Amino acid sequence: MPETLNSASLGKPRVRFAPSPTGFLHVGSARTFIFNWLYARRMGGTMILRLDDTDVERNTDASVNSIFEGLKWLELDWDEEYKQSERGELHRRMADTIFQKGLAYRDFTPAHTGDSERSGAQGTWLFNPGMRELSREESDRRASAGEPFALRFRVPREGGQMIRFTDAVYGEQMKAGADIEDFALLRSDGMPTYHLASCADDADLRISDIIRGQDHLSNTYKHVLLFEAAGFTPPQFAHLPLLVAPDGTKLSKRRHGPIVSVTTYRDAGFLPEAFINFLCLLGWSPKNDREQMSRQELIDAFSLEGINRANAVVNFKEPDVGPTNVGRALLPANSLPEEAFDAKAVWLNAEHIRSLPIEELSQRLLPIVREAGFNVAPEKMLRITPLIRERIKLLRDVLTAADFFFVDRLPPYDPSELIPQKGDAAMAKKVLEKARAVLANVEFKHDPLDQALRAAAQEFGIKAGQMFQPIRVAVCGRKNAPPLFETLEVLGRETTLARIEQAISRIL
RNA sequence: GGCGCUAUCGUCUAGGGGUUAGGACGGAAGAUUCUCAAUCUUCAAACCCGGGUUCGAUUCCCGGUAGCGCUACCA
Repeated sequence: MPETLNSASLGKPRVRFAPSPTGFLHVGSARTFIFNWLYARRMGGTMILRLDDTDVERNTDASVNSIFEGLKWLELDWDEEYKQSERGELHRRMADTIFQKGLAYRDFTPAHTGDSERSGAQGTWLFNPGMRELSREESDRRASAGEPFALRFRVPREGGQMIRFTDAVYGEQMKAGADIEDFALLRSDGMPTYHLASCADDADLRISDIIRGQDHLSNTYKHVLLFEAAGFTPPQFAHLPLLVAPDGTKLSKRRHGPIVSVTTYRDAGFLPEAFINFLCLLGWSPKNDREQMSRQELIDAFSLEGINRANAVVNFKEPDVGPTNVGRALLPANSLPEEAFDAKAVWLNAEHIRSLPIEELSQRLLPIVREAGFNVAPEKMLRITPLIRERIKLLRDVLTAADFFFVDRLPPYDPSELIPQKGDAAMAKKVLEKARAVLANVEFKHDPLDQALRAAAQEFGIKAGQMFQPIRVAVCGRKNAPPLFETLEVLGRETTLARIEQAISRIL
């Protein structure tokens, strides 16, 4: 009696994310994990992490670390974990089962090094007739003589047989067996291939739903064949549209650089929940115009029906060697400018930042500030946070938005900035001297500061803005900054007066 | 080359035999404001092409085109 994978009796789905550790965790993989995870959490199922490390040549520990690092940042968890390389016995057993049923055969053709020599005259290689028809006796004889061979699946290609399956996203799929090549199960060194290992593990782990990239859609026919040959009912499949670069090509580190690596987003100051939110909106829609969603809201809204079929562009800017922007010096050397990221990701991040409670945002900001070398007390950070919350899009923007709160002495700025609109140096000086006098006595709280400074403006017969700008530049070192009174309040009298003093001396 | 998948504003998408084809990001303009941001208002911006089917197709069917995927003893 065939074992059932998607046994309805259990009800709870079992899904897996099965990356091959041959590179860093990239955004497409992360999204695949997220969709699996969302589905598992939504349905009360089980999330499995399986490292598909059968390609010993290309696997690296660095890659495994990158995957864990990325998932850790995203605060994504899983219930079971496996390493494919430790399950070789299971894979070989499945290969043997299939071979014993006569559904696979040994191919003694030496592994090819060139690319086209085995391609048939028609262009597509499907199988080696000589090997496929080799008698079992002959095959056994050569095998026991120690001749190396690859084990190939004997794809049913006669009689116009069709292979079919239903994809939860792409619907009914079918393909003629005659169009599928006799793919390898075992390499000549005895190692299982991806197809074999993957199916053997999916069967053994009782995976109920395989949610993966659409690049596997046409591999699925092979997998269906494999499951059935081994006596299993194939699981449910759901293929995800691919994430592609603005030029339409698939994301790759070679071509597109760090922008495709998950850790780049972490280092740029994305909130994990915002990044997840962004990824979810690529190729999936809750269909109710919702955009900003929390982790829980995503879980509640997720369904396979909402998955789109067309590839989605991650609309990042190709790295260019344009002029560096202001404040860049404070950022880590290898970090990307904000404009490099998909604008929607940045916007979503800003939205998530704005909806974070001040206390929490402050806590997330503090390590970044500290790492940049500023020793700021948590209490001070808590007072600064509300002043910049609406002004930062990425967490690291705290370094450029609130820099003047952190430093003891302001870095040099252009003194002409001190001159107010429709004013001159004399006005700037007058304003600053007045401010020095007023601020020496007024209570450093919003309202008293507001009243005192406005009164001073009135006394001079100038606009409030003309009064405030010189002061703002004097204390912040630039024109664009948080509201003045709140800023002064946090900065305190001592720092404020020192900076105004400095400004006065510079304006001459 | 073969096989397959896909096609709505620049981008992410909703929709669907009859709609002013909706939302969001980004862009533009304006309002507000002590600057910047945030916020609010407004504007520009799309159904790949050609045939069918139909009273009527952006929607359904076929073809084309384009993009992508698979076509390895990679995954």
